[in-house]
Amino acid sequence: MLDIQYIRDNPELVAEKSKQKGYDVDVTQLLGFDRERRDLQTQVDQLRQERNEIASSMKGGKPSDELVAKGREIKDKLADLEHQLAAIDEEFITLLKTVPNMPLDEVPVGSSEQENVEIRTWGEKPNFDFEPKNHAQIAEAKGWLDTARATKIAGARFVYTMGDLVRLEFALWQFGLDTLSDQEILQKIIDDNGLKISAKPFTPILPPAVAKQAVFEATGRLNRQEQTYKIEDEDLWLNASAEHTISPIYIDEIIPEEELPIRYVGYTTAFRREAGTYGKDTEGIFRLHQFNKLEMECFTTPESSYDEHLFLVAIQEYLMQQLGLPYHVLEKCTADIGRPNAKGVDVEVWLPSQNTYRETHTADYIKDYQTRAMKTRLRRRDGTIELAHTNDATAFSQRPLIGIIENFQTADGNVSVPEVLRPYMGGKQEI
RNA sequence: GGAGAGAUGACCGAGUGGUUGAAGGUGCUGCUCUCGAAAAGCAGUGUGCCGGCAACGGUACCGAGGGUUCGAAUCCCUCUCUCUCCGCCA
Repeated sequence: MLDIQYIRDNPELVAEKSKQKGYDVDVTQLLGFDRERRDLQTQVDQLRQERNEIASSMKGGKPSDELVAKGREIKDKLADLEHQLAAIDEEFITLLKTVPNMPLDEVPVGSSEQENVEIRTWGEKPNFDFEPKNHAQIAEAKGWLDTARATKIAGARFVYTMGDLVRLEFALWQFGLDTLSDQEILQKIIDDNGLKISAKPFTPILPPAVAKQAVFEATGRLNRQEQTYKIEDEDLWLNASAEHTISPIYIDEIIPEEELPIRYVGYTTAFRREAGTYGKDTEGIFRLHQFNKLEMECFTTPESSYDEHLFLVAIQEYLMQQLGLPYHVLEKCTADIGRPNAKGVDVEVWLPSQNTYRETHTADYIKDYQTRAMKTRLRRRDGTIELAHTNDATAFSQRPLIGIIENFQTADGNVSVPEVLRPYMGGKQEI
């Protein structure tokens, strides 16, 4: 959620910036609810004060008929006002939640992902002296993927992954975990990018793959029917990213400042309905209802969250560089960063078969938009309390495997294994 | 899944329906004492919301949500979670 005080102070700006992100927010109505809510709150508090004064004047004695009658009158009035307050409050919160996070001024204004801005490219696109295949062709030929049988079992957009591709996937997770646990590597990335943050390593974490609805809503990430699977007869939704079950870990908690930053690298299987993508990316493992992902999630002080975001992007690039995959980095425009984001960056890998870059990583700069709803706060050394900031970013999804297969394919239909992954592949150079 | 017990502040732990936001202890902070530390003594130490420049005032919160009552941490109902025993299971 956005800070209501900020909205009160900057109503036009909020409307304007919301529009840039593609949200039409009725700020006037929101502020109307806000005023009404506060008026009612004041009245309710005053009545409660009267009630408490009468009650405490009893001190064990029996109240007079007169006082009982007065108390009863207050009770009735109070019940009425409390109901009004609850109703207004609900409308207020519902509307407040629709207000997106404010994009930073540096975020390019745009109306679709077409207007994302390329800020860096890295690596050499491969030149093949043969006709390159796409990853699905190679993987099916190798027996690494069985889409037909998976469809029989679970339907479209599910797949059996088998053989060396499974080993390659586990190698990717292991490489990611090792890198993010290595303080020296993290320190070097921080220094190379001129960041002023701690090099505290990431703690590996395996979160639940489901969350209660209220928790999911607090993360600002529940897209309901469109994108998320609900478990029938349970108050549970399947996570569509480890971020959904890691970011709310400190819900209702106050974290001592000295414990920050808290960095997690979490692995889960993620589930997405992928509504509205029928006919897109139907081959191979590019877009599945079920996929695996290694995700970074950080809790920081407000003053260090921006550098933390840049740090996460730098880590993503480091990981891609270690694999040797050509990529570019996009600064996402206002229309593409998503409701909770103040800024967002995508890393996209070069795919020879599509002759274009495709998304492998995303990094979200959230500020306090999630923690306000989750009530995740930090306690300063002097005792003052304020909202913590969250940042999340992909470490690895399965998509870099596509990049590896396509960019490192050989004329005879094999794939050469990136050097950094070989130790996890029993030393195999080619699969 | 069946039976029983329970859920109070950072932690432990009291709490007869009416000055209980909550005793007592621990921890933490400050001060006194000390060359210093320990010990001891004194004082302070929850969070949200509303109002206020602030000091501060009001209000809510004793797992969550409803209810009874003039008045609920205390009584009733529902739910969630934890523990013990049985069953089942990787």
